[in-house]
Formats: sequence, structure tokens, C-alpha cells
Amino acid sequence: MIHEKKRTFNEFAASKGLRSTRQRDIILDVFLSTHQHVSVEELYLKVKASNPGVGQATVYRTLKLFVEAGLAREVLLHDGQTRFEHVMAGEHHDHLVCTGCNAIIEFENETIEKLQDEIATRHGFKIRSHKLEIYGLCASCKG
Amino acid sequence: MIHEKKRTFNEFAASKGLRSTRQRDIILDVFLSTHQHVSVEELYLKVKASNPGVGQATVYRTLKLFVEAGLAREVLLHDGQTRFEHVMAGEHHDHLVCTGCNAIIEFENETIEKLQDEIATRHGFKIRSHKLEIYGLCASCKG
DNA sequence: CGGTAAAATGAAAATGATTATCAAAAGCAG
DNA sequence: CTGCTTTTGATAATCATTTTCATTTTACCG
Repeated sequence: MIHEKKRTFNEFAASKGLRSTRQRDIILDVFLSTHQHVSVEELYLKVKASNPGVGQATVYRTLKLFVEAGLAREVLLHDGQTRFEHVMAGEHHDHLVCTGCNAIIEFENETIEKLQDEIATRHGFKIRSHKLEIYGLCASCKG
Repeated sequence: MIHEKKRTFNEFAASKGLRSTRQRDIILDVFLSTHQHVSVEELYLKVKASNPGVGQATVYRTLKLFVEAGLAREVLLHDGQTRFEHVMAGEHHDHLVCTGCNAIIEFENETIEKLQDEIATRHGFKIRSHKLEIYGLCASCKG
């Protein structure tokens, strides 16, 4: 399938004069095949599984490019590792993070988004992105 | 003034069988004298200014105690340093973070809090805390 | 009051994630 | 192809945070 994110990245690369490389293709493919909050380490391991030659530094560098290109976003959880998630055009999801088992439940709420817009407007603020994380115990962990 | 947070911490210390030490008193005083999002480094420097003997590790250790005691909360911004903010009993504030000048504007919104409770309930989730950060450009920076 | 066991501290080493360096390899325009 | 520039991979460096451990403090008990 021709992923529309690949197009996005190619356009970004072209506009920045970046060269097209095998490793960037691989890393983008692997990233697109993941779901939710991949850490660099996790992604690196997945990449290495099929392409042993690729270095960790390249994965770091490439993920930063994805963020610049607008197709990934950094998520800081409390495990000391920066994670990356997919940016979905138009929609935005937030997270319920279970501090018991580290499970992450995603949700969306239109009203909250609207309220954020109002708040921003009231402060003369131009929103670029946001992050809402709710910490607590999930159904299984609260026992 | 007898800060009510000191009482909170003393109760916590007592319940945990922690000993009362000079450095914990100092660090608590300095922390209480700060506003918004102090990094460990910043707090350490402030402490060292009046009490050169206190070590950085102690500041780290003590801040974690404050979090356990419920009077501080970790805030992860994108500058690679963990920051700590005051937990205000009952109320919770969120942040508008300007990506231009790094200014932080705090706000509160009762409706958003209520919506979060609803969402959590719907997922069988027991909320312990949450974090909402809106990134963008402040009035001066969006110019 | 000492005396003592347990906890806390400070300095320094260790760790873990991320970034910088740099020589070698790869992409691209001519 | 040729030559120039970007990208890469391996490794060293960096930065925040944690551990370690010998030494100092604290709390308690007689």
C-alpha cells in the first residue's frame, strides 16, 4: 500500500534537500508498522531484526526527522525513555496511563479539545499541539 | 509562618519512620520558596547558596520524598530535566507552554477536570493525577 | 547524659539515555 | 564515471539521575 505518510515524509525530505536513503525507508516502514508509543530502543530492535546493519544513532536521527516532518510526536512518560507516537491528521488522542501495569488506554474527547481552544484564545495563545495524560490505576490494577 | 506543607511532610515522615534532618528541612524551605517548575539543578543551586554542605544526591532523594508525601509533582517538559511543582490541595492547574520563549502560563478549568473523571469512570480507571500541557505560541511570540 | 543500631548524607563512581565526532560509505548533480 | 556533500555506523562524550559506600547523624534506651 502507498502510505500517505511516506508521501508526507518524501515531501518534507525534498523541501529540506535531504537525500533518500535505504535506512530512512526501513525506519519509516518499521515505525509505520508499530502502534502506540514506541521507544527508540524498541524501534531500533525491530529495525535490527530485519536489517542488522542499521545503527542506533541513525534511528535517533531519523525519528527526529519524523517529528520535524510532522508525522510523529514525542511522548514523555515516566519511564525515562522518550517515546514516539503517530500523528494522525486532524484527530488527537490522549492517554490514560496505568501506574500499576503501565498499560496505556487512548481516548478522544471533542469537548476537552474545544475547551482547550477557548482557554488558549483567552490567553492570546496559538495552539500547536497538546498532551493530556491521566495517571492512575486501570480496572485490573485497582483490584 | 507555619507552612501547612511542613506539617504534611512531618506527618508523612512520621508515618514512614523517617528521621528528621537538617537538610530535609532546608530543602523543603527552599522548595516552598520557589514558584513553578523547579528543576533539581536549580533547587540544588539555591540550597547550596545558603548551605554549601548539602549534596546534590540528597536533593534528588528529598524531592522524591516530597512527591511521595504528596506535596510535589513531577513535570516532564521537553528540556531533558525533570521538574517539580507544588501540589495545591484540591486544585489542579495545567499549563500553556510557549515553544517560542518557553514561558509557562498556568490555568485551571473545572469542566475539563469533570470530563476527565467521566472518561476515567467509563474506562474503569481510578485517577490519581493528570497532566495537561498545551504547546504553542504565546501572545508575544506569535506576533 | 553517653552508647549504639539504623538511617541519612556527601562524594564519587556507575548507569542509562541521548548526542556529538569522525572516518568511511552512499547519493546525486554534472 | 567524478567529485562533492550528505548520511551512516561505531564509538566516545555528555547529561541527568541513581547507586555505592564510608562517614556522620539521629532516635532511642538504659
